[in-house]
Amino acid sequence: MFNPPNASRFFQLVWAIVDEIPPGRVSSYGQIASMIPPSEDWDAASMKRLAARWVGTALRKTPRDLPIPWHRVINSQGKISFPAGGAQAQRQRQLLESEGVQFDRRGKVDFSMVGWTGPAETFLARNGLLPPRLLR
DNA sequence: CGTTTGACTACGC
DNA sequence: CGCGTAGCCAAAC
Repeated sequence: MFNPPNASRFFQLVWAIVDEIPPGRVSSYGQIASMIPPSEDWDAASMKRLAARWVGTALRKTPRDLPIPWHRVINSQGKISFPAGGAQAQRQRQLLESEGVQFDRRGKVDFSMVGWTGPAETFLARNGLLPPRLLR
């Protein structure tokens, strides 16, 4: 279950994780959700397919003054979750493209190319041990 | 206080 | 590959 009183804590974890995604990389709502350990407030089982939705809710409620790379989170299909063609979708796509992320004809990103592989990758990239865009 | 609405996903056609 | 739907919940109306 998802305990409302502690929603803010869940949200903060989401924001903290998203903040770790390096430029030119993307992750999905579901992936972010799976990185948050279960607790008495939310268990992986009952949130199975709903967890991702909560990650989306958390991002939607991101404070204006919290500079996290929200645009690096897309859906499991590799596509931007805002209505295609909308202002928000365009902005997100532009932000990603400015980091070198490429979209195919159908507006899809290739996770095998730019999918964030986790904290380890972030660590290596930060310490100059890994060329940001040459992994894989 | 009842309804509508999501920055989702897996699955079946 | 695209489209519809169940899942089943807190928030915003």
